Amino acid sequence: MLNYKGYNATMATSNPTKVSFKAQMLLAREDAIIQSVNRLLAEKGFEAMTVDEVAADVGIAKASLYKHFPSKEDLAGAAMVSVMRRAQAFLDALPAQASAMEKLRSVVQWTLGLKLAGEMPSLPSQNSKLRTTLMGNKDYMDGLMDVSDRLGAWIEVAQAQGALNPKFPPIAVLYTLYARACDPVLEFLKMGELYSNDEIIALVLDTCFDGLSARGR
Amino acid sequence: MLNYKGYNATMATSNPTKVSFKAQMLLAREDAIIQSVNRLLAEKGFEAMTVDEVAADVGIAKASLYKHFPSKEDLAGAAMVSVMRRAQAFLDALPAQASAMEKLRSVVQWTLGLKLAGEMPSLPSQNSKLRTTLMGNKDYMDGLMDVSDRLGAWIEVAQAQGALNPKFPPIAVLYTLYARACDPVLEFLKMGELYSNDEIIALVLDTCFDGLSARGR
DNA sequence: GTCTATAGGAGGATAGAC
DNA sequence: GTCTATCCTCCTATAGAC
Repeated sequence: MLNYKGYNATMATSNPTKVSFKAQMLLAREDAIIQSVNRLLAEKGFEAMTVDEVAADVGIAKASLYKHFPSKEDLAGAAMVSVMRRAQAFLDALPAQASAMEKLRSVVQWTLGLKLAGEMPSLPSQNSKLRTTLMGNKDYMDGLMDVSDRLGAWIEVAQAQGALNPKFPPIAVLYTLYARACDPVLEFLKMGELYSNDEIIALVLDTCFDGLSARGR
Repeated sequence: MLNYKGYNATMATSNPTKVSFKAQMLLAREDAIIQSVNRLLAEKGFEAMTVDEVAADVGIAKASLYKHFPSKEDLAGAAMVSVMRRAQAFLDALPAQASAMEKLRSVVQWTLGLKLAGEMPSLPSQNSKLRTTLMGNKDYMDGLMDVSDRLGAWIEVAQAQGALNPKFPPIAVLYTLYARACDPVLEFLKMGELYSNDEIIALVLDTCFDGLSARGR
């Protein structure tokens, strides 16, 4: 099904093949833009990324970018919607027979992998203009709510099953999981070049769920 | 003992009282600058903080700022040196009879408190110009090395004593502790207004050392 | 919708008088 | 060393031709 954005009167009066082709070209280009933005956001962060860079990376003029997205903030928003969709797809694909705790671990592992692969956009939490744009982005907010609801449900189940420590409020657990997406420990360890990506993920995953203290005893 | 920066030929030929007074005024002003920078860095981060803001906050002209510090990066560097000194003072003041593990917990607790009080400057890890300036700042690097060495020693002792999980490489533990200084979980929980500062600190401290998983069994 | 060219403005840094 | 007044670069966003 076409989304509303790509459907208009002009296209409705053209022949179906041409319409589809045009629409596909449009979406393909926007996908290319989002991919570039995503990578640049992961590499340098929102402030350091310039719109000129994005245009150059995509291979189009800056003015053309602004025909697709009205502002730099909207570019970042589109990238966030993109990762949110990927997250939703990942949640959908989790094996049904897995326990709630296993699912939570898998999600964090996926997040860390995305970050190490340089595909996790990093946004400043302070920029208010960006925050406003993001809060007004329905696609993003809907995705965020959906993901939060699903993770929240698993957190409560895992606590009821005694896998997750019940002394932590579920919201604190949720935030702690989200925070792994901006954990600088990954970069620190990567810079040291002492450990492979998989080892780094295992380390961070274990410190997150098991804690630093020795267990048992 | 006067540091080199404040000692010059003009002052050597003046009378001692006047010299001391002048020098104290100078240092007092630089302290005021650093305090402002520290607060603004904690509030908005390095990129969002403008030099105009700093000047306005201190109550002096922007050009005067640049007589004290040659660049915005050096301003941030001075703020980092300041917190590093505070950290060193905190380490010095820790009770000698405390165990290595207790000391590590105390340090993280102190860090979290500083962050919640809005006194922990937050710098981007990507800005290369800032990184270069910081790496070239001897005072900062010396302080960082000293703190890292002391924490590293405690980490090894705590592992030998079975308090800290020995499966984690000490360097990974060190980074994990440092990372608490930029953990967004604190802001998330503070924004929710459900928990007091002390409760937030306790939550983050426990997730850090005990992990999310249920213990024992 | 894509381009070239440019407006408009924020912000880091400096000149030069005192 | 402090000030006022600028300079100058960089970056977001837009105008206008095709």
